Amino acid sequence: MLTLNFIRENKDLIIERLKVKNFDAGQTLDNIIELDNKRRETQQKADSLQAEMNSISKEIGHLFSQGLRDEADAAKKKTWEIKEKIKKLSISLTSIEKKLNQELLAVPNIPNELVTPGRSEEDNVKVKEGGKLPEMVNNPMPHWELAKKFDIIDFELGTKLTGAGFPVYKGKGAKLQRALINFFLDEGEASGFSEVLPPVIVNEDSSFATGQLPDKEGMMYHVPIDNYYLIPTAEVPVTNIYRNVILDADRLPIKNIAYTPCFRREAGSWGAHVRGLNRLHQFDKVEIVVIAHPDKSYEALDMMLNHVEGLVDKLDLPYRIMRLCGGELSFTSALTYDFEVFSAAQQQWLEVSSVSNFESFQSNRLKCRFREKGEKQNKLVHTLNGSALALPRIMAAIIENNQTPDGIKIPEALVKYTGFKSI
RNA sequence: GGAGAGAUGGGUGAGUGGCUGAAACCACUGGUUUGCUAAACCAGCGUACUCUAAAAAGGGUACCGGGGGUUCGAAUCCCCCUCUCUCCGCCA
Repeated sequence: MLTLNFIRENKDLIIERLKVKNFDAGQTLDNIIELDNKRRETQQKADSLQAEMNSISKEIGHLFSQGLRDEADAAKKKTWEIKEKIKKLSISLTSIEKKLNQELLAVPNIPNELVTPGRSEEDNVKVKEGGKLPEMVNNPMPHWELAKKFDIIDFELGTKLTGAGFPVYKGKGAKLQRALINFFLDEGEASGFSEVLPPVIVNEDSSFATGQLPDKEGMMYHVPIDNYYLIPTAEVPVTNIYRNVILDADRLPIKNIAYTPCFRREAGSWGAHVRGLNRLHQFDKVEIVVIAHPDKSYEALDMMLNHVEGLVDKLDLPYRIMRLCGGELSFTSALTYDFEVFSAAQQQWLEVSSVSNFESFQSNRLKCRFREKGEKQNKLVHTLNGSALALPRIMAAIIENNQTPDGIKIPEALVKYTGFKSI
């Protein structure tokens, strides 16, 4: 969420910038400022009464120690009324703060200047295209047919074990999956990311801090008996490492990489266009997370884009990089680039990575700050994250684009990980 | 799962109702001393909200795992929860 100070000082700017996200913030910001004024007023009153209470209490202590019981009892009587007032004020303060917080949570992050207005996918801006479209065999098969033909992914078996969207990878398919994970992690390490292997189930606090709760509750699997949530992305546990933490400035940027399975309920988003690996309830992903100095976060974003581009490049996949328009940009993001690879048999672009700078929007909620040498005030860090990469669609593209009359050719860069050159 | 012990500032750790936002030590930062290093000595050293000033400085309030309660007053007493440690049970 945006900070109160920023909202107080930049109301008009925020309203203007949020138009790009098709969000009308006027009313909400007015409410926020009004509630904040009330909050300050109420708190001031309560604080000064409390100060009075504290000094009377001290006095009573002294009176008692001098054995002046009657005077002490008289002083006690004085406190009753003040106490009552404080109680009332603190009740209303709590309710003001609750409302204020709700309003604050309703304001999206303001988009970076590069973000253009727009409503849908068509309005995204292509900033780069790379790789070569593959030469296809006649009548290319989509990956779900190839998966069946070579018995490397079994969707029906997954349905038996769990349900739709939980495929079973078999034989060389399983090995290819494992190869991709290791490839992505090794490449990340080479780019200076340090690996973490976090839990894939998190508590409520973590889900709130990265913003999955309360608004996106339906997207996560919930374990009611312990009130835990299955992570929809490694962003949740990895970013939460830095919840409530004050970092020394010289530790920045922090670059983490993590492989985890991801779990998404995807309620209501099923349809004919999501066959095969295109959308799953459980999938593997390697995620990169960067905690950056505010002045350097766009540098970090570029670094992440370069890293992801290197991955699709090495896998010989045709790709394009899209800058999301205002309407497509997520609630928390200031700037997002999507990587899409072309899936030759399906004749469509598949999103395989989304790299975003959240600036201080996420860190404010997360309370992740840093201390600059010589400065007193702690400041919020900038957080960024991106997939590097999400496995299923990469797998789909590799399988489809590299199909030959005899089988499926494994990209050169992966061979040392798979141990075989074709399926 | 059962029984017991515990949770205090960056760390160790004192503190069982007012003189404690919190001793002491260590770490850290600045200074003095010094040819350099080390040592010694002095000083500083939490977070959030808020007020005055709006740079610097100062004041108020809250925070001793989390939440609630008793009291004029709670780190300290009571209740609930969470976590850690030890023992027992179970187990990959």
